[in-house]
Amino acid sequence: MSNRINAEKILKNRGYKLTKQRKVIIEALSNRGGPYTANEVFSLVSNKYSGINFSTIYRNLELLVKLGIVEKLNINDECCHFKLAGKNHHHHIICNKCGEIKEIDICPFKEIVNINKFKELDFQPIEHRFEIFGICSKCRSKE
Amino acid sequence: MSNRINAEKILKNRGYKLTKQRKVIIEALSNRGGPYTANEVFSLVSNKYSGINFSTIYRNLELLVKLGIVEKLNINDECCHFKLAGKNHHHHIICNKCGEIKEIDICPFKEIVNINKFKELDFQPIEHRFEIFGICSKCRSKE
DNA sequence: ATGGTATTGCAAATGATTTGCAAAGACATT
DNA sequence: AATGTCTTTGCAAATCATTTGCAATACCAT
Ligand SMILES: [Mn+2]
Ligand SMILES: [Mn+2]
Ligand SMILES: [Zn+2]
Ligand SMILES: [Zn+2]
Repeated sequence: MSNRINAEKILKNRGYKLTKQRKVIIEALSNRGGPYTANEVFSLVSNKYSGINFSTIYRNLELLVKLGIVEKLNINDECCHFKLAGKNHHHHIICNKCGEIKEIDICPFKEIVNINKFKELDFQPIEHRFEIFGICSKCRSKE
Repeated sequence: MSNRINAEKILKNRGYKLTKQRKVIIEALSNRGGPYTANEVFSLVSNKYSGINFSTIYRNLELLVKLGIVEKLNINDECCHFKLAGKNHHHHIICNKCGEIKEIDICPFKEIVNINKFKELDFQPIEHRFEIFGICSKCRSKE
């Protein structure tokens, strides 16, 4: 089942209406890699549905996050990024030159939890984030 | 040498003036754990120097970050947190209940870099972030 | 096709952070 | 200690991302 169909099914199952706006937002995110800022989502979506409003974009991105369809990233202190939620747990590498944000399926978490130093904290972990900033291979080869 | 004295020395060495405002900001951050939002820094500082302006707080926090004296954290999408820069590399655990942000000196980075899967990315790392969200021991014992 | 409810568009509010500018302050020099 | 220069501050307004109230509209079950 495609990401798009799956997302639409979740909306319906949970009693949300399948509006044209929601469809184009989901379509935009499904077709492309992302992540995108709300601004970028607005631009992408405006191609298919000119006249859509920014608050609709925001309201629906947050809804999709709540439903687990979309992932919200805090990469920097400017604004959030949104992308279709990956099926599997992952982290990100972010290029300081071109800004590209890419998934990596390497996760250090399991090992950390088993370290005694961590156990001593008596901290009950719920989520974690791990991001690496640097220069991507494309940008390196340009230099 | 105390954190405060050290920070003041760096300012002077780099040709920045040691204003009363800078002194109280540095003092506020040096005496307490942090991290603090700009708002919180403003409150702390206002005790010692009522009449200080928000833009002064922001301008100086950014200056101190630039000089490496202060560390700026992007914990959530609301606002940034600032704290005196630790001498050693570290990461954070953040309590979802009480909001406390605590340093941990556990870092998974060295191991990650040596994994073949990472090497294949051909990505040149510069910085990284690792944060664990959950429930701290204090909050757990309250339940 | 109709009606009830969720959703949208719009415009205004919010909250964090930034900026231009004139006045005040720091500090090297006399 | 007084002077002059260059920084820095306070203030008020701007900016930018995001949120919100409300009346008009669009879904979709019936
Ligand atoms: Mn790149
Ligand atoms: Mn806690
Ligand atoms: Zn992980
Ligand atoms: Zn590390």
